[in-house]
Amino acid sequence: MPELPEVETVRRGLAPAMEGARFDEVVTHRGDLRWPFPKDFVARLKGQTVIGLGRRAKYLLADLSSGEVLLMHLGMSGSFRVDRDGEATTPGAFHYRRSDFGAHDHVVFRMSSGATIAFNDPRRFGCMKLFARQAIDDEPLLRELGPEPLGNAFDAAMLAAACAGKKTSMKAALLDQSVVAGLGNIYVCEALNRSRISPRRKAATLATRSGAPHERTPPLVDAIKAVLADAIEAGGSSLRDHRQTSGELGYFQHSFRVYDREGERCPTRGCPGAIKRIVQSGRSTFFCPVCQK
DNA sequence: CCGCGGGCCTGAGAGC
DNA sequence: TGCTCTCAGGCCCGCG
Repeated sequence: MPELPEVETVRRGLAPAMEGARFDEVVTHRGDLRWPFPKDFVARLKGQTVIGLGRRAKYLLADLSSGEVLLMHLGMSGSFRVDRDGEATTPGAFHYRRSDFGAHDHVVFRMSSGATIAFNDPRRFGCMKLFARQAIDDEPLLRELGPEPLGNAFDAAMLAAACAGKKTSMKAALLDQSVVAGLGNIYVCEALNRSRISPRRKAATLATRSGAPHERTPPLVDAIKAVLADAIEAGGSSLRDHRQTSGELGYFQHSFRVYDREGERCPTRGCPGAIKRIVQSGRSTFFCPVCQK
């Protein structure tokens, strides 16, 4: 479900409730999300203080006072809800009752900040994992990730080098988290339309024969950075179920140029084309066949 | 090594 | 109303 802008929105919502706060209570409502929880998952969290809450690609990373990192991923359908009221406002009065929480509230944190945080994930493609901060460079889920698209390391030279020689399409290359980390189906479609590049174009064409960036590459990099920044500013995109942790909806979905807009006019200035939907590696791609070349 | 397709899950919505 | 079918913002794994 969530891509980088939605995860960043969630991070900003969780940070005030988690940073500097201790896990007073941790409840798992079933033994697994994507994978089984380790037996000592709850014990390793309880009593720990969150030093800081960061993000890498689509992963949330909470630094704990124990020296461990709590990694959290939302998968396709995950969301967090923060409740600052209710019985959590009475210190020591927290008693977990299953009826307090909805279906698919799989993990609940009661923080010393007074906030109750529930992780909800109907499809359970999300995950949580603990590992030692010192071993973060060896963490398999993070090790192969490409650069952050909003960071300085992501530029035309880097993207051209990563795509040089790739047999696959632009669409697939940009979805590949080892090329650039954090894009998903929506923002790849949006960035390609903004930069007028066809999703079917070969990724290798972003580099010239010498390996330098093709002239189309810098505008693509700019479009990726711009669409992500715009979406973060809008609080992410709310399709179906994504909400900010406060329950508010993000509103970037109103700014989609192509995603889920099959048949509508291409928004590119002066372009007479209509948005088309095709399937690439099993996923919907929305683009304008007229202006995206 | 690379690229693709299947699989993991549940729920919403369309069509009959 | 209710059934069946398709599709969904992600990512891992096995196959060729």
